[in-house]
Amino acid sequence: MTPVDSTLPERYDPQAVEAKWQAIWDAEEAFRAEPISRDGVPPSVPDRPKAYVLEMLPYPSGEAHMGHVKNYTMGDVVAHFRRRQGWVVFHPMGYDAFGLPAENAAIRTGRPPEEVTRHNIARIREQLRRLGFSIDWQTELATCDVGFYRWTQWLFLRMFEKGLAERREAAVNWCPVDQTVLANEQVIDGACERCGTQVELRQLSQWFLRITDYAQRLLDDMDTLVDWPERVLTMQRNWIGRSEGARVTFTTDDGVHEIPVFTTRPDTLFGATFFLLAPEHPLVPQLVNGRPEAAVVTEYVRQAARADIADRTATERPKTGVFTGRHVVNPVNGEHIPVWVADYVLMDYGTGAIMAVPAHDERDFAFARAYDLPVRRVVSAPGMAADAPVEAAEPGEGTIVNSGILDGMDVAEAKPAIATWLADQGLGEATVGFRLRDWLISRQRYWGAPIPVVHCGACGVVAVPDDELPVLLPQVDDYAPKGMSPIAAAEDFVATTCPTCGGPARRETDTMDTFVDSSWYFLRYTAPNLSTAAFEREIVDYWLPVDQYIGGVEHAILHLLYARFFTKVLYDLGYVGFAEPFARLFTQGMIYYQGAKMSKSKGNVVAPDEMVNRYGADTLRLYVLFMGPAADDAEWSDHGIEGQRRFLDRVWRLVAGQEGDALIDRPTRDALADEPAALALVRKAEATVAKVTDDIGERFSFHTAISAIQELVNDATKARAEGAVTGTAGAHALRFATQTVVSLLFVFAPHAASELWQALGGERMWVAPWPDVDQAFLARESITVAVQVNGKLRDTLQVPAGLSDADVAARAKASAKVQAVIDGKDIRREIVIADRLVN
RNA sequence: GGGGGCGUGGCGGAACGGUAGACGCGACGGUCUCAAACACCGUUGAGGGCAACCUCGUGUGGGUUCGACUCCCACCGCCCCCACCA
Repeated sequence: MTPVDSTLPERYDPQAVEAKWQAIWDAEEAFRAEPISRDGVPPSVPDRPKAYVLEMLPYPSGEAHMGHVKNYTMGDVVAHFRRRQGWVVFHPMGYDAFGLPAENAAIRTGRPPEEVTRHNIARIREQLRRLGFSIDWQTELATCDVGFYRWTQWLFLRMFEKGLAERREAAVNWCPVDQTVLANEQVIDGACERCGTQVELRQLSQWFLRITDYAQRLLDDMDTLVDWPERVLTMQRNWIGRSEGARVTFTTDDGVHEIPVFTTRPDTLFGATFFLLAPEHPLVPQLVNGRPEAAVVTEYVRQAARADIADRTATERPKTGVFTGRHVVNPVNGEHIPVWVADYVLMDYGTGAIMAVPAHDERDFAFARAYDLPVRRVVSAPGMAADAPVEAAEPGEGTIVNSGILDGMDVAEAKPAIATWLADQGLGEATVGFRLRDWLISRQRYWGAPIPVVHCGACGVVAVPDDELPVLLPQVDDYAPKGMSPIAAAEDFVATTCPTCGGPARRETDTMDTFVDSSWYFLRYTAPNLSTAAFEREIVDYWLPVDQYIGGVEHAILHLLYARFFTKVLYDLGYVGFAEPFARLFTQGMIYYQGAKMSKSKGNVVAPDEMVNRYGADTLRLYVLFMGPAADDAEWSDHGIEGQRRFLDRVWRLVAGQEGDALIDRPTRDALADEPAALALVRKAEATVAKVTDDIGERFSFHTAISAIQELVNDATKARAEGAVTGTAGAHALRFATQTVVSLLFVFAPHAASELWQALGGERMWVAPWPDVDQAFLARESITVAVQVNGKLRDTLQVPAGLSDADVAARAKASAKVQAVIDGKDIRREIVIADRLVN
């Protein structure tokens, strides 16, 4: 520790102060967390509460932006706060380092992606350090580290063993210019995010993780996530999209093919007047083979395949389809209904085939109108005749009609009744459909973790044995995608031998989606350098689940759902003892500037570095949290940040003149008995501690916490300027209030507060206990009571604390202002809220 | 089409059924300065009054309550997520 020098420079110079304290924190490893398995050494588990405080790791695309600053500042406030409350805090940092942007930069500049990425990481790390975050830098990792992706591959193999990772053919997004598949999130309005080309659907063999196997549990376990924003839970529920219905099997009229459909309206089965297949449905070619309709149907299927995705899925698009010439038999009534192919039927939801009930489904109704197909009412709204014509689809409630055994039931009764009947006849069953799709993790890209399998002519797809991991990403010269991953061109890499039979084999050349990396990185932080396992059960079980996770709401679905899925798989495999990774989640709002999201292309970026240079890191940290509620979007204000710098200057001036060699204790109430101004100031300090503690710990309301500290500074400054706090007792109260300001301010502005704390005679601010509240000071002997008449404020009274309700009411009635209003009128009712008001 | 959220001064926002507008920005006035900028001090919801004070005010209209920015219903206006999901 540097020797105590309690003279404070006259002017606050953030650059000097920040450099000084950052160096001290580094030298002392101030924010190193135990227990971490750094070298496989067993940890000692402290007998204190723990807090794993985690912010979503940055994607190192270049520079840290204001969103990062806000995100990491929030996490840092929580980390400091819990640390000073005596909790064991773990606050790590890493980089989501694989992925497209680095690869694109490589293609553009000719520099290898690894080099680009390492350069960007160094840059972001420097920025994070300049902002003074209390990160345990010993656990820093990048997902592109061999020591990390080796274990990503290991996790993939565990899923492969369990059948949760599988290779199968599917329709995927394909960019014809970039010659690669794209993730859904890389398709913007049907176009490739890189080149703007309209994306096509292609049938390709791809690797999927069977997240759909976990759909129900992902839904059920949400009930335990009580500390997640309702909005995020709702989004996940909608994304998983559970719907109850029935699977019903239709049969072609020649009896050859059985075609199951999924429907949420089995009660309308008798209203099915035609049958639809998705263009990609595998039976389509067989059904039309050799028929006169074959040419037309084949052409329609080809057009559908070529149509870009945005177009094909546009709701307002007119319904189109072609008749196959074939019929299927409706199992409930034996009717033969025509089979059409229509592109509004999606292959990857349900079974890719539907029964069409035009009377009670808007889309089917539109299709029936377009092609002049029959419409039959099977649900009748109250008061409506069973044969009333259907003018528009009626998807609502009503009584079942024209439906044999179901007639007379209402919709809710008919659903289970028909399901039971179908099950008895062996024609179907009640079932549940999910909107959630399996997770396509294949990427025909270079910069990702290679999928650790080989393809053997004799043995098929074979896992790379654990002891041969990692499958290292090979060096290549050309990163441009050519329809296959660039690593396919590395013959040394591709040519290998089969681990099972020893014969010649070829390596898989797809790499993994980067969301795989971010689905488990929070586990690896607990053992960042461990070379014998991905992590150690004892350690992850100590730290996890994450106590506070913070990040952007844009990850509400994908990342958060994938990470939950991974955790459940690991739980089932016995590698971890918890089924949910993030106990408490906070999603922050975005920062806008000049009315738009900050972006380089719009040229409306406010660079964090520039703000640190101009105002200091502490000012920037204060401002990003002061802008408004942390969960809300906020507009950056060039003037607003100046206000926070003025605030720190004001705190600096408040401390100046009060330097000393030692901190002081809270004054006693007796000592302040005859000093009302001093007493009021100490009271304010206590109230501020109470509010700031609640705002940070319970409410995640940082802007009001900062406001509260500002109020205390204003009160203290004013009391001193007015000479209200003179003499021993007054000076004592002022210094106590000042000390409290610095102590609370620390979590937001750690550098300045550390410096000021030292000037006041304190030592390591970051381990100083969080101030407690002396309730005795919050209790008051005199209280301001509001007096209302008919709900309107008429007067305020000073009354002694603990005065009986009747006495308070009597005093209220005696008030001249109240008399003026109630004069001559009867008082019907008196309401007295203790210590609050009289009505 | 389905789901979720939000409407408070000139602006960001505070008030978790009990004195609406804390805190900050901006604006205005003052001090400092030859001057300006900075900084500091003060005023700042609207209308009225010389005043102390009074009246009106939380998108609109109803309701519950002694009392509603807050709870309930309807409407208007914005924002976000999902979307031919059968």
